[in-house]
Amino acid sequence: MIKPRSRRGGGRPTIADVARKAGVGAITVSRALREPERVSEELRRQIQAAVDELGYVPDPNARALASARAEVFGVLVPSLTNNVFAEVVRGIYDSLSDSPFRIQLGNTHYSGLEEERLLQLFGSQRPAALIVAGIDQTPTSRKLLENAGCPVVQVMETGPDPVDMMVGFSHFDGGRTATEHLIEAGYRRIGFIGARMDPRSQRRLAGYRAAMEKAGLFDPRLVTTTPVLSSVPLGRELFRDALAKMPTLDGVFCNNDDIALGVLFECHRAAIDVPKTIGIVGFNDLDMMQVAFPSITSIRTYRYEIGRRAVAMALAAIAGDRPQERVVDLGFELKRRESTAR
Amino acid sequence: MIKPRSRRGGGRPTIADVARKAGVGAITVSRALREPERVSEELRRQIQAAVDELGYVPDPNARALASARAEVFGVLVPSLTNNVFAEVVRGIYDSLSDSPFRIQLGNTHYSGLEEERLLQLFGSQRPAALIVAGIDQTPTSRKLLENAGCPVVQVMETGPDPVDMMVGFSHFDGGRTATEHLIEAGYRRIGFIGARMDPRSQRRLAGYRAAMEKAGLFDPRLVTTTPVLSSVPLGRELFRDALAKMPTLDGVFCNNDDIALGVLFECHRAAIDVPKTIGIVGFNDLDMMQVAFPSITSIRTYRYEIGRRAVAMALAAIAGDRPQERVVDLGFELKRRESTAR
DNA sequence: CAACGTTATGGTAGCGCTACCATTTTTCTG
DNA sequence: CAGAAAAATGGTAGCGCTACCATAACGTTG
Repeated sequence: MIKPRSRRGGGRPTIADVARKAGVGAITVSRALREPERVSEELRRQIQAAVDELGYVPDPNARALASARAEVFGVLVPSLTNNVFAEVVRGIYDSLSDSPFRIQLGNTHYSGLEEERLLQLFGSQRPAALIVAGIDQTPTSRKLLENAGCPVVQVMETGPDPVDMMVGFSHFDGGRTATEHLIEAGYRRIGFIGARMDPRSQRRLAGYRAAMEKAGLFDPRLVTTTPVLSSVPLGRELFRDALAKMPTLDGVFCNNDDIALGVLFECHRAAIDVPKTIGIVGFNDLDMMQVAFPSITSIRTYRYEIGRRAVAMALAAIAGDRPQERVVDLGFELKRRESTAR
Repeated sequence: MIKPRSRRGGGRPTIADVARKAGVGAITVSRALREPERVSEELRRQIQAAVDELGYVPDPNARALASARAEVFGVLVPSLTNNVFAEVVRGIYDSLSDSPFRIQLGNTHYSGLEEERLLQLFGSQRPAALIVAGIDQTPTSRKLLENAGCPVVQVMETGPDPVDMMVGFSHFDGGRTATEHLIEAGYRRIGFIGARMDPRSQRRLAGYRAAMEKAGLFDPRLVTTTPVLSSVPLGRELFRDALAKMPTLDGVFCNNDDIALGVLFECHRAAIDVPKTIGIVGFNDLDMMQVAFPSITSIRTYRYEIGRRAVAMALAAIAGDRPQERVVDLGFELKRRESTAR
């Protein structure tokens, strides 16, 4: 005695229901949905009609189980609220919104351990691709990525040794360019102010240092950093610390735009003239930089584009034609503004 | 002739492998993992040992298929980059990071149609709960939510008619409070400046209008809005428009803090004294408001807490004890600062 | 100590879909 | 137009897990 309808399923239509209604086999329905070109025009129409009428939506779980491959992109970022990563994530979402792929987003909180845990978890879902922020994975994470059995894109940075593919730019060069600009503009006692010194920030600092040393201007007391999460108020505080430590400061390269904005506000408050007394350069070029008063020089980065490109590369790899160049450098651009126009 | 190992699976260990190694039945392993208290201490230990040794990770797809219920929270927000929603999402992620639940995040781009499409998609995964931003779903979306067969939490706002549960605050009251504060501070020609006039913004505007009308100060020419996405540069432009339209303006209630910041910068640029000539109030109280110069009065909202609370309520409902109060109002707080200290 | 819960474990039968292969139909050769 | 290749369709057998029920091993009770 067989019950006609499953006791467990919520009564939603299955592929078998569609097949019955369309008068074809279940496999043909499956094919019509996934590779329509392999099914005759006529059947395709019949099947589509049955799908529409029943309101059939394939169960992604069953699909993943049967095909040993989920239509999921795993995405790992260190922060959800940092505008920079939010932009990357937005690029990824926009690029994938018309595809069958879902997105599994993980927040590592800048922690290598968290990253390992999430990678382990994501791996269990056999994702179609993995996109991870940064290039400094722990050895464990790196192994996990190498054995993921799917395309992997490391984003935000470029480096010499991709797990698979990379899209980003050189933070070292960014930091150096920003600092050189300050030097060229005539600033000499140029400080570095940075919060949340993740590997990318470290490389910007290294770029700053390289430029300063080359010009014979480097002094370790010019560097002010903290592991605390970056924010505008923190930028203000760090600037005050920097100024207390080094009252002759005449410029700052800020690790990011939040910090730069905090510095600008403190200058207003303390009646420090920008750019005459202090020059300010930010990093990322959030849109508020160009309307700030004075407008703030910053290193423009292409976060949204990084997300889009990462998806494009992963999609190409899934489709079988891995891009020629596995490391894509999207570069950056120095936006000169009033804050350094001495 | 049976092949000992599946030809399809990637050779990852399955529950059967664990069961064999631990010398128990597969079901017992399944139980030991999901409801450990129903398995004897001894077996539990053996099973855990086998799990660790094999590096077994349960396949969430198989699990979802077999139990007709995925351990997934569906989360729908209108924007990924708007700091406000990013904070809510962060609260959700943080609350769920130690649970077995995954998160399926969808970006509706402020579009009802997109929301319907995503709800349809998410529904096909039989999520454990749904969290959606806003209370103005289309009839179709509302029906989808009602038939989702899982707890539903509408967040960001409160209203009279929850699909299931709600966590948020009253945007109308927020708008009214902000405006009343300006009036009390002595401002009279108070403008409203808003971008991306989604339903929440509309209600803030309604609150503004109510306060203005009550004081006999309302004038439609004081209202400047645009459907364009909000940003700091846009705030600047809208303020210029508003001022051109109404040169006697002496205060502005900004729909959000980005706009307020744009207004502040324009005031600096045009040498308009804040708060003497113009008073400014923002909405949301991003952390930069308190360090801006002058610091900006804003309506503090509890975005992160909304995310946490929504998850807590959903989790309670899943566990069987639906909270008594299905609509939770987390309120807001007016933060008085220099920008309105006339 | 028989009769009855109660608790711990296991077996069977799917969940809804697709990989793999078999079969049928159509289209192309020479 | 026979014969072969190609295209279109279908059947079977799982994917890895858990719901459901059955069974076994324990107490409890009168």
